[in-house]
Amino acid sequence: MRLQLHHLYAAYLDKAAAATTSSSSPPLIPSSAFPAFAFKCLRPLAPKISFPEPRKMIAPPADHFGRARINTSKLLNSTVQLPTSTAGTTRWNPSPEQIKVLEMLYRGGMRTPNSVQIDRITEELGKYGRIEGKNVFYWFQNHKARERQKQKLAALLTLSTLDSSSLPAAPETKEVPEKRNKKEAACDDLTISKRRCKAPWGGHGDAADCTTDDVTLELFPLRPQGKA
Amino acid sequence: MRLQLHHLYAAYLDKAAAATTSSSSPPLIPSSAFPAFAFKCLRPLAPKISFPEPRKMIAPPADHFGRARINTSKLLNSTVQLPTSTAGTTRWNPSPEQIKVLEMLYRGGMRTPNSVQIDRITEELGKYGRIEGKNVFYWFQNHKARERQKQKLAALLTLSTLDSSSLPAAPETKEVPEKRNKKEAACDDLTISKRRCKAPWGGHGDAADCTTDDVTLELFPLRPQGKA
DNA sequence: GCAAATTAATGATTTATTCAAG
DNA sequence: CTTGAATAAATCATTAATTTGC
Repeated sequence: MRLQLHHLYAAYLDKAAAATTSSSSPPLIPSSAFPAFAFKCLRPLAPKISFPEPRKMIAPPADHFGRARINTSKLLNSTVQLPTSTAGTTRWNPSPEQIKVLEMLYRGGMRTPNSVQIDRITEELGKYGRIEGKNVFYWFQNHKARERQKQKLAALLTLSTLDSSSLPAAPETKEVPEKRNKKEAACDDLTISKRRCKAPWGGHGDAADCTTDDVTLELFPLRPQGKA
Repeated sequence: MRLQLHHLYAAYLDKAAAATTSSSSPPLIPSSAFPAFAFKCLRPLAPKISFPEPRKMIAPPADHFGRARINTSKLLNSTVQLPTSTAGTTRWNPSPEQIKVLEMLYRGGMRTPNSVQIDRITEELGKYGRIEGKNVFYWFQNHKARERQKQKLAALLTLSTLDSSSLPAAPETKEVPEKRNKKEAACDDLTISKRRCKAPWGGHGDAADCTTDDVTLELFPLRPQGKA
């Protein structure tokens, strides 16, 4: 259990999962559990400095690779097509019920749900509309960041209002409360976070490497634990 | 196709995949493609500020959650055990061959491989030792960031050496070259990156939303394309 | 010569910033 | 303008090198 679950890399597989849901042909490379598909198509990340046409975005990378070779020969074929089941609107549009539940969870203390939690939330919210785990994940990321942003701004405004009279920006009192906040941030989730995992990833399951008794973290702590 | 694949959320699923590889019981919630397992047990995030004993690292977070409740009742059971197949050491320890291949790919221009690419790389590198897609993903992230870091540092040193004589730090000439670099960063991959995806995630697959012809990106461009 | 402690390198997460869709 | 989505930066944590004491 416990699988550290880095939030990063996960997006790949969510994509993958959605794709493989329809395609019934296993990619025959289950070693690293990679469905094989997805895409590149990343954001061009406009420089924001002074580009007249932010829509261009491609700028041929100019293939400047042409030396050194390995014994990889057949790795260039797996055009995963992503048949015809995962598509629809462009991006997730949360329904009011979904937002309500998400905000409730957030106010309940949830900050960065793990896989299990996201899974459950997704399942729950799926009743109110199409949703993917990724959406839940991103929602918490964004909500957390923006709430913090709002609070910071409010604090600054309050301070500047109380302290002096109306100076727009006080360069002093940096505060940087988020730095210290990080430590707690990892634990302010609803999970118990016993101590820490010794072998969060691999683990042949020989013995409980941590103190981990998988805790059965209460995803929706809004109910005491009774049936409802 | 091409599934945007945000690198973030992906980590969850990689973990999941590794776990489900051994456990043969489907989690019965394939809606959002979430294997259901993983863990919390995150890093304690040591404050780094001024703790005399960096080895302690725990510091009980004091459970301060306890109110708010929703109508979720049965979501609290899925103790995924992670049987006994994916374990080993705590973190990935790349073999020299693996590093060699990864560096070759990096020098070949690969920066942020997508799922397909990571899948292939993982498959390839799996010949030299245990590896997961996540590891490949993180390797590129870290390598990219640290190479950039190194270059920045070198540039600063060079400038300070050339410009003045030995002043330790010049507060001027911020440079911030990485800002502009970001635009290219998204495209300097080996993938073609047509334009950008319209419906990267959901997509019922009704029609080709993008210009996507899945390109068959050459993962290991070291060989022209022949069999070898 | 070996083992424990310390340092350096780097794998893994979280947070901050940014782009773009509605 | 709001906010979902994605990446880059910063940070934490673990492992290998290296050093130090015996």
